[in-house]
Amino acid sequence: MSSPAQKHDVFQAIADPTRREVLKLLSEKELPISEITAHFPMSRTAIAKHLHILSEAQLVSGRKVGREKRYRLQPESLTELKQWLTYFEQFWSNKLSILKHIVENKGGNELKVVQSEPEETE
Amino acid sequence: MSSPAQKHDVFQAIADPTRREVLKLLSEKELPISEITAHFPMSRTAIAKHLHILSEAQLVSGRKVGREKRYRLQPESLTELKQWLTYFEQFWSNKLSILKHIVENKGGNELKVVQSEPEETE
DNA sequence: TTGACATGAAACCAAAAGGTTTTATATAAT
DNA sequence: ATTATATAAAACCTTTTGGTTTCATGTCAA
Repeated sequence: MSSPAQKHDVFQAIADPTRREVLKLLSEKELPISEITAHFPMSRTAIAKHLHILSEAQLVSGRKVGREKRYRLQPESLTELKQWLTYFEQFWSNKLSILKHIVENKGGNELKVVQSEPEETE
Repeated sequence: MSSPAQKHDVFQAIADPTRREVLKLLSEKELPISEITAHFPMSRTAIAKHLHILSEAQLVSGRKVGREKRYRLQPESLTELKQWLTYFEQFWSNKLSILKHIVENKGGNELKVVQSEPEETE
């Protein structure tokens, strides 16, 4: 019941630059469609469609308040993307990817991060 | 002339499931087009087009060896995606995102990861 | 109740995406 | 030299995408 073979997945949802901007907007605060539209050079209907797609991918959720519908960010679905990325990070290994590997493979462990004196980094 | 406002960016390149599979394939080893094609239910031409798109996004690179063209993964472009993701991770914070924040904001620091006794997981 | 506002939904459209088939070219093998 | 292999490139086709315009509906304000 939780995986209804949805038409739009996260990867497709974030492929469009307008939709990525919408996500960024909504990350600041919940907004009604009309206010979101004000930030873009296109019609309200177009934005509504983008919101529908983002909603299908469960990246946003909308609630009706009075006569307006307010959308908010729902970032949890981005974990799918993150996991996908994690797989490839092992191929361009750097300090961060090593850390991530340890954390993700041994999630239950206690971790201590010890920072040394800040140095001049070019 | 070096940034020709490329037609396909990383976000769009990974939107297609076939292309994501191709990337996974190439992560194991360099492969010529024909061998890649063998893994998919479509024509060689179709795969060649996907490779072209991935190449535009600089996610793969191809070199000619004899009569074949071998493609390999070029994961560096995924950093763009990673950075994008990092911004949103602050909104669904968990242990990992805290770590990442520290690492990314203080990149030059020395880091020690201390693992405790491995426990029975799952 | 009458209008203004916020949205929803449908019909339509051009361009892009994702395939195919066909034709051409370079290299390898016999 | 001839043939088989590996790819490239072009023409074509269908579906999806990203937008529009138009019309209908629900809610708030006067």
